[in-house]
Amino acid sequence: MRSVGSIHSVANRYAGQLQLCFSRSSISFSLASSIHAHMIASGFEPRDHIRNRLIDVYCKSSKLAYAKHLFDEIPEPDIVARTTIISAYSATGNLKLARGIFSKTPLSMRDTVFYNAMITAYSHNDDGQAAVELFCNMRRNDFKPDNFTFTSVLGALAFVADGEKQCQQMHCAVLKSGTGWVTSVLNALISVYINCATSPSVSSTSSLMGAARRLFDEMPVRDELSWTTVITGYVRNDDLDTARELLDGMTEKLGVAWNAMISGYIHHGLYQDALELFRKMLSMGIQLDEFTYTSLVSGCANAGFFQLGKEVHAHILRTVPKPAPDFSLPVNNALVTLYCRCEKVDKAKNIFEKMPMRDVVSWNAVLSGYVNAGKIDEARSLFKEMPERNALTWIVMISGLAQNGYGEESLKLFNWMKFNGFEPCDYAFAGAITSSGVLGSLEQGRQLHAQLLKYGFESSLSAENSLITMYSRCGVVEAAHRVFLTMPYVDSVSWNAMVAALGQHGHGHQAIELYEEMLKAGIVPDRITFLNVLSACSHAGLAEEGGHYFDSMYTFYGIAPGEDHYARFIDLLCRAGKFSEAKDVIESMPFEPGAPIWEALLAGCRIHGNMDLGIQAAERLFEMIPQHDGTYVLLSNMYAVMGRRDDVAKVRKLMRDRGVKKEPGCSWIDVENKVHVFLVDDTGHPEVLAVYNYLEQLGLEMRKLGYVPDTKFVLHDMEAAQKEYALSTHSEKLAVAYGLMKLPPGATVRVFKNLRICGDCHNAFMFMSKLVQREIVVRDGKRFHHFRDGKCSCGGYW
DNA sequence: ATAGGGTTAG
Repeated sequence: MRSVGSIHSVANRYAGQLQLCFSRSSISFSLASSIHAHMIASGFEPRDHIRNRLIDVYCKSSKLAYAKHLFDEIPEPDIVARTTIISAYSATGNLKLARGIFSKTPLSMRDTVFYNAMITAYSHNDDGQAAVELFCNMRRNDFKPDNFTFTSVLGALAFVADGEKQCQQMHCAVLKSGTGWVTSVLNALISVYINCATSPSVSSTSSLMGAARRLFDEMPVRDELSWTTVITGYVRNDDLDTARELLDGMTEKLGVAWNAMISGYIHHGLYQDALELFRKMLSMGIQLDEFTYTSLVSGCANAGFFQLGKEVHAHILRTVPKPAPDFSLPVNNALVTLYCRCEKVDKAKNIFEKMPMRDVVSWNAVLSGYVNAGKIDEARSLFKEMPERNALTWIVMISGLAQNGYGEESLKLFNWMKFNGFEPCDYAFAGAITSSGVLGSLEQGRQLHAQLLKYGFESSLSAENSLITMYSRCGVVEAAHRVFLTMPYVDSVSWNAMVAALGQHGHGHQAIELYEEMLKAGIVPDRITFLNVLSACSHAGLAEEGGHYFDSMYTFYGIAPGEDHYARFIDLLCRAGKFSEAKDVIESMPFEPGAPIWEALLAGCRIHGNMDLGIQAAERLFEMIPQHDGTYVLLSNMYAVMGRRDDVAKVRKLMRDRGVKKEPGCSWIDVENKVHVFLVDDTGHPEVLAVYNYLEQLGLEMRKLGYVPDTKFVLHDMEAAQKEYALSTHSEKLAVAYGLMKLPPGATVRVFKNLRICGDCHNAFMFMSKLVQREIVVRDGKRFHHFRDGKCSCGGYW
């Protein structure tokens, strides 16, 4: 039998040991549980104080089940135990359990701290109204609110609908309670005023900010938090100048406030200011931490300062010798993004694999890196591997597949996402809508549009912008225009999409007009704008205007034309038949011409029958992209037309050597007003297949050149086709035969995508020759077929 | 026993 004194000393020893669990920066669960085990083994029955301590350790090391078990065993828990368990339940999101304990606690037992814990529980679980009600209830029951009460309940006001009124009422309550001079209460009050001011539904932003500022200026004592609150408040309110003034007047070396300022600059695209501040931080000896690095690296990634980003990386590696795993997580995530952006996905993957800890953000960063690099196979397998997915994962994958041309797979994934219980957000819709456009499926697009409205996303920029492009791709430029005109907000992406839509449908002049209107609206054109403007000029045959806009790119807007801009400019010149100018431009380019340049040149040559230059371009293409099957076929066909049999043989041999498969399909060349069509495959049902492929090929060619196939006309047989032909306008007749002749300005582009041929391919080509009113020469195997004016004559052998 | 600030993926 132990004496009372010895039990006390044992209890004190346990209390001391439990204190050790808190002594390090982290809570030691293992130490606590071994102390607990020792108590049980030695038959020690812990009294309230020791047990509460143990519950606290278990809560803080997020072992909720242990804490709950221990608590439930107490016959009559004291108020301290109840308070502890309530905050544990609150921290783990178990609001119901917390409320259960609270309501079972008699009024006579409660104290202010107990109420505070429950108010915090409501506040942390986004139930601001309940927090405020409990606060009122507490005062009705004559409990005196203290500074903790006010900081908690003020924090909860962020979730209250009518925050503005409530925060003025709470301000009065603070003044009455006599806590109006306490720094922490004032901080919370300032924070609430700023929160209210920043909320979009509030009209009196400046007066609320004024109230916050007055409180700050009149504070008896300002701590770190006061500075941070007020500086971040101005940053969040987009008043960077005032924030900076305060920062410059701050005597404390407070990294948090500097970090907030840097991230503010970065979010507003003021990268130079962010850098200047970073340098000042270094020179003033302010401690840089993971937040600084994360903001900086991500800023460099967004601004395209890749070299600088890498220098920051080197700086981190030098100065942070052994970062804790969770310290480096956000920094590493930002680094992964940086390397993805500068097209070093492999390097990014490398960092990702070496990371001591990863989260969804890390996985999503690599995933989007792969998607943006067009590495869809890698993206697919990464997506399968992912241990956790969130809404963004689906968005990245859905829109990534859409942008890389995998329309069907993207739509499947969109449905699969919904099936997995993820509510589609506007970005997911944007991806799915893009897919419908890629597939040219107007029906699908319309359905998604209707669903989008049902979900209430009609003012979402990303979704509405995707609708413009979708309708345009499906050939209904009018619908695209309607979307553009009815959008509540537009941005440069909307303008760009609409300019592109008009341009792609041959409304070149209107596209240019819209571009001019965009400039008047104060939107600064970007590199995408110029791609669209150049295409529009090209399709409308506006060679001179195109030249003017091309020049203005650098001289007025300081945007150096990239290879894609040059390619479109070359395309523009070649379509206008200005081959010598095109050659001059190619020679004056600041870089070596790549495949896109030769492709543009070749396309122009095919239209104008400029065989010499065309073959030169095809030869260069052939050297550059030998993996591209179409180039072999095209080049050998061009040699064939020119009668260069030796060269044909050479290319054929190369094809055999490299094992190039002859895919079903065909190519065409326009020489001296005769269109030469080459059918590559004659297996299966040769004729029907060949013609069907021909139409498919036409669709592909069209896309390549920036035109958009339309599925508006679905013809099921020749009779219907003939009827449709008879009813078509002149420009439509010409457009049907796109690719077989130069597209006249203003023509609408249409392809009979689902044309089914009843009969043989001869009928189809006869039909086409009538449409284009030119001779079509078809080489099928070794035989030539000449189609002219709806009649056919079979030619000699190859 | 209870409260309050800055960072990352599209």
